[in-house]
Amino acid sequence: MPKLGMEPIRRAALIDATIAEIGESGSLDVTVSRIARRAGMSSGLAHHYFGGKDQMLLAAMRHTLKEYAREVRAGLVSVKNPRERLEAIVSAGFAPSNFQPHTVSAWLNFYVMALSSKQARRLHCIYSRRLQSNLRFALRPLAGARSDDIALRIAALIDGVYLHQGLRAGATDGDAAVALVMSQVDQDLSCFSG
Amino acid sequence: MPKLGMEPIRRAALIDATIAEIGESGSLDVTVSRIARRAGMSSGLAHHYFGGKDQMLLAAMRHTLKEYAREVRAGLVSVKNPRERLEAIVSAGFAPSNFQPHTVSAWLNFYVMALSSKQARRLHCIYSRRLQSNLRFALRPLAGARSDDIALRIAALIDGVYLHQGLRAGATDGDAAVALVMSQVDQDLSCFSG
DNA sequence: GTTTATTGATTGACCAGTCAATTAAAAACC
DNA sequence: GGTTTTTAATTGACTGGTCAATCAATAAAC
Repeated sequence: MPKLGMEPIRRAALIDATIAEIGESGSLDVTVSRIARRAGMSSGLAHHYFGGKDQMLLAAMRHTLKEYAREVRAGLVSVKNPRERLEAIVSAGFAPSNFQPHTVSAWLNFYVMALSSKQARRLHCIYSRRLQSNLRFALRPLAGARSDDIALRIAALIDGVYLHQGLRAGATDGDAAVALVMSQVDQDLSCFSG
Repeated sequence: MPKLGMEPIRRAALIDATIAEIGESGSLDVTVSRIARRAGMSSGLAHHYFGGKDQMLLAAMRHTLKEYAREVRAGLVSVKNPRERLEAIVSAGFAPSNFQPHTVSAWLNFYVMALSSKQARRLHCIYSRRLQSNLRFALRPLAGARSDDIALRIAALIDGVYLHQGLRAGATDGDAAVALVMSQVDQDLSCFSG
């Protein structure tokens, strides 16, 4: 059976299965066997490609962050002004690909993993700094010196809304989340400089 | 050795030890044995009083929420106006007793536990709704019909700031957190009704 | 003598990681 | 072109460790 070049396919399948499994169970207490079975292979193969469970979890986290970054970039290509730039940044986090209930669940678990794993913390820092920096850059032309403060608040608000949506019962509502954050952004901008 | 009336003492010691252990390890993967040893007793006794690990975790979560509620009430007794009422609500979450790094770490883990445990979800809902309702009530005289929207945003902001502080390296800074949220509150109030 | 407190050994389940064995594609060699 | 060797893919049984939960035994207080 061994077709060559399976590695990337298997890895991708395992990463997807990891996120799905975490999302479904709502915790990091997922077994390698279950992940492997969901991905259509044996547990041995999962170990073969990733070396261990921790590596799999980190790879899955890295994947969600990469997916998010991709979404941000995609949203930014067509922006025509700073306000659109802000909206693109905010929307990316609540875009369907990052905002399915099980993705949100996995994301929140990855967040908390940063408390106990050095490497997860590093990944989270990268995400956090990038969001901050994106916001600051977009705000600069609109809010000048106040950009740093506003960026800090908006970043916290984004994570807070994400958390709320992830924990409330029922489906997530990306549009409502974006609207909530953007209304705050608009107020921040109109209040002192409008 | 059996002095009578040990139950409440043991339970309290176990709850403290649970929070400490979760805070220190940064995850819910703590063993009953370690918790019991930290609390100065055998693992058997821990099971005897709580029936099982899940009950211990839930009791610890309940305890942090009760502690938080206590802090809110304590802050509210001396308020003289709505704005002070708001500040009391916001400050409670970032008061020392709720904002030691290991308490924050435990709190965040309890948050995520709500994704996988029905009972944890119930507890989180209670907290969430109470915060929301406290904020609305305090905002009503200041923001009228906009109170609901503002309360929603401020609640999300509080959780977001809490998350950020918990995940960033180094010590937590309660004063900075309160200042950040209150600056937002003041802006919300001054912007449209000032 | 009944109830409460307490221990630590034990059990039973679970699971991450290892390993030897199998299959087949590809490459090397003649 | 056919034979041999290497290499990638794959499995599932096995191991060693961990841990939650149980239990029988003990010790004091009432």
